[in-house]
Amino acid sequence: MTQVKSISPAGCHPLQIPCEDCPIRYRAVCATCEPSELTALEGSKYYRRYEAGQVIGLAGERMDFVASVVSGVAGLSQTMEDGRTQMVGLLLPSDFLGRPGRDRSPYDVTALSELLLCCFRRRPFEGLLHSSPRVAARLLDMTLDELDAARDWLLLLGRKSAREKIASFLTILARREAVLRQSLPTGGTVVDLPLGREAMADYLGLTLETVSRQISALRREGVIALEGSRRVVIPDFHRLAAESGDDSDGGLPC
Amino acid sequence: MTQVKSISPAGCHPLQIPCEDCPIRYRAVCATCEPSELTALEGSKYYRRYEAGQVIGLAGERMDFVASVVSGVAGLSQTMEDGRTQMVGLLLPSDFLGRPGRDRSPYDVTALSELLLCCFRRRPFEGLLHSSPRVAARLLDMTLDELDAARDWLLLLGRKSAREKIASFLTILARREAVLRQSLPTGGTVVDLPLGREAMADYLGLTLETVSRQISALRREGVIALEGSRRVVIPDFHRLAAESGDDSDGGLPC
DNA sequence: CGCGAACTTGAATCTCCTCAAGATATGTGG
DNA sequence: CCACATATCTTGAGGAGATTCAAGTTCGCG
Repeated sequence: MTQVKSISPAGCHPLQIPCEDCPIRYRAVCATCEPSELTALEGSKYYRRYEAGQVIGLAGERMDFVASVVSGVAGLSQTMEDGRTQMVGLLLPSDFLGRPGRDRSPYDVTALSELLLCCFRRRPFEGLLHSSPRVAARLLDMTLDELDAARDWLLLLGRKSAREKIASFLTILARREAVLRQSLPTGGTVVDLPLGREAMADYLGLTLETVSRQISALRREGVIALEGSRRVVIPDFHRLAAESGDDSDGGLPC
Repeated sequence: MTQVKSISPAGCHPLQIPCEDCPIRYRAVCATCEPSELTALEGSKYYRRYEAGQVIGLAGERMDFVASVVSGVAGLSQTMEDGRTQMVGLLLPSDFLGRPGRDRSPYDVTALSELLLCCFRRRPFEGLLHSSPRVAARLLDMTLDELDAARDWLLLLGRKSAREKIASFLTILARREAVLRQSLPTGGTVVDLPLGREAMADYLGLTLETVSRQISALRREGVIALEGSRRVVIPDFHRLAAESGDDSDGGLPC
């Protein structure tokens, strides 16, 4: 519910950020665009803003645009008839939303925090995909990264204990935090949870009670500290990482 | 261990199938190739055969080729230090193996049955990917399909009961069987399991005992019948599908 | 200050896992 | 061709971890 307001003046007008000033200019699908391609995008892009909890699209509905997440967090989720829900994707700034070639999403798409999307109408974007191998290659690479992330998630859901799931999740958030601020996740990292307990449970394949209990347990043992229920302090990153069940340092140096 | 021998003469020589005769010609990454592109592939491709259980590559190792599965089944899996294993991908005929742009797989790759791969050396293939938007587009599409499949698997691992997991798995195999033989999966479908109980357990996030127990339970209740431990007969497809937890018919007509 | 939402904690239950034994295939050498 | 050895699969009993149901507690907002 609470999340970065960062970019873009408060209660604002049809906003239009020049691509050069865009915070995700070099990480999003447009990262490898040449000036000419960027001009094409610049002309057809438009922004949408959502509040935390707002539905962006339901499974099976038409989605007439694709988009990059500029700021905030979006979630993809699947729901069974009896109500069981599993989140199957977490879209952070620079991630791509939507599937070129299909005009309806098989998943529910929800804004998990205040969210700003940089949208492209489907047709023009698919045109660009055909005319510009550079963009197509970038999208393929991003999709392959997402596939790898989904596969890591399969291990988490299939084999990890509740405690390991929580530790893994916090570890990932801490890493991302560290990458953003260009520092190593070592002493006293602070992580703001972008999800409430229930959304975390949906993401981790747990119940919200189990999430709460495991977070409490980690706190009791001093692995983490809490400032309110949404802010986590990590005094010793390696201690937390060791609880995640992943091998050693998991990719980051140090 | 037992699996189709189908294509390619028995104890055979460095084999080379002309692309036009290839059983996966119109489903693999080369599906949309023009004659000229096909010629390029034809020249640089080569075949590799593996026996059931054989390791194709371990996590972190170099893989100097990418490939299409021609026949048989391959598995991608991740293993934790303490030995817990989760299969994160199941590659069936026409599926693509390997990641352009990365020369080492983050997963263990294993032949789950006798397996025939149509291999391309990495460099030439990446060249083709740059020079031929057609192939790049096809690969993007296949990757997006795999991502969707992985996301469906997240729901299975995160939220389904052991019984539902087994039913889901059998349902999927029955559908694939039906697609191959161009018929609807209705009465008396027969499915040969490409995986043993342990591999199924690794795929479904269960133990092999639980897999065995749930299969026995479905058999006792008449939802399925067994011919040996590897062959499953499905007298009423809808009854099985109803046990999977997925909504109604799950996409196929009828 | 008080209300509702979000979060925490407790107790009982249930599903799946672990450990252990037995049964059924599979294949090999005598 | 049979007997034995091995791998695979099945079944059982007991236990651990997560869920369910049910109160409490804290936090944020009007």
